[in-house]
Amino acid sequence: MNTPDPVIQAAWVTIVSKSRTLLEAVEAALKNAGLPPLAWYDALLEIEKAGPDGLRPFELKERLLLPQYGTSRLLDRMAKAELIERRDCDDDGRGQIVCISDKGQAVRQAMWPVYARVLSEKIEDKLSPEDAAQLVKLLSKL
Amino acid sequence: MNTPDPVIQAAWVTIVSKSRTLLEAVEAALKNAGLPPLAWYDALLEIEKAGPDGLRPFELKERLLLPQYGTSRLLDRMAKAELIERRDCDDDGRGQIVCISDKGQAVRQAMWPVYARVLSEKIEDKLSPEDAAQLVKLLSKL
DNA sequence: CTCATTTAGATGCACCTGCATCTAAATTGC
DNA sequence: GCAATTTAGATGCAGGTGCATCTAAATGAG
Repeated sequence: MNTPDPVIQAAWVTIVSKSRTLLEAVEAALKNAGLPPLAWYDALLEIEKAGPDGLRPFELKERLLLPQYGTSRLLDRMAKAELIERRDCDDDGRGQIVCISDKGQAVRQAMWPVYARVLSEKIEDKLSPEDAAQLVKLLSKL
Repeated sequence: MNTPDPVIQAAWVTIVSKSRTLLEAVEAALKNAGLPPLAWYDALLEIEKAGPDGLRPFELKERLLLPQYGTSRLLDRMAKAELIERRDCDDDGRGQIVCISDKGQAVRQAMWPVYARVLSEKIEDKLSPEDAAQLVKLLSKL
């Protein structure tokens, strides 16, 4: 098998290991603050952005690139924590509509400073805006 | 909370999403070929590099940055699959020595072409060596 | 030597994920 | 309109992960 060039392997290793440590830092900070995991933030943000009419689970699944069963269970957990509301969909008897609750908004807002602080410390303090732009440009080629 | 600059947020999102899709591609290719997950490759490689004298689980844990319990269970699974051998450590009655088996070497070697092909298609084909070097340089600042 | 502390590794429990499959409603083809 | 197919969403099961804790051996202080 033709082995990828060492610099390509280095790129791979670096991408994977940095993203892992960054993710762990965010998850740890959230847990430490008694807040839900990062996946909930992304979901709450999408649901909040959908506005008062909410959105369908399959739309959430597409936007977050989650598997269908993962979405179903994530919504279960968030509903149990009363961060979202699920109601039957009028247009489609199979479906439902998901909306964020007041508590859900509050929790998302509480998560942001914790989340942002990690991004600030681990990324903003280490990269100039030019570096960051360059990084996005390079990663976007993948 | 002072929100990180948008380009910093873009960098974060890009790092996380690209590493996720790359990892999923590697895992899917391995699974598709009937091979073990990526974590096993890393572990087998470290154990193989340790040579005939093997290494201690705590050393593996440090090299792979895994939690202690994760290492213990990963070794359980690999031992059950007969890819490694665990023997008691003479020097330390609490410890053990882990070595790769012939089958373990064969499996690791079978994994590499599958793994390498994904790296080749998803990274090498998309980035010049200069791009890759630049990417490593930027990510290394984090 | 003896007791307290540290270190290596295993494990019970709760929770999360992937896979396959199921139910029910919507859509399509005839 | 009706049977076949597709789509939305839920779920049983097997396995993986984090957390806390446990056992046993090594180390260290007196």
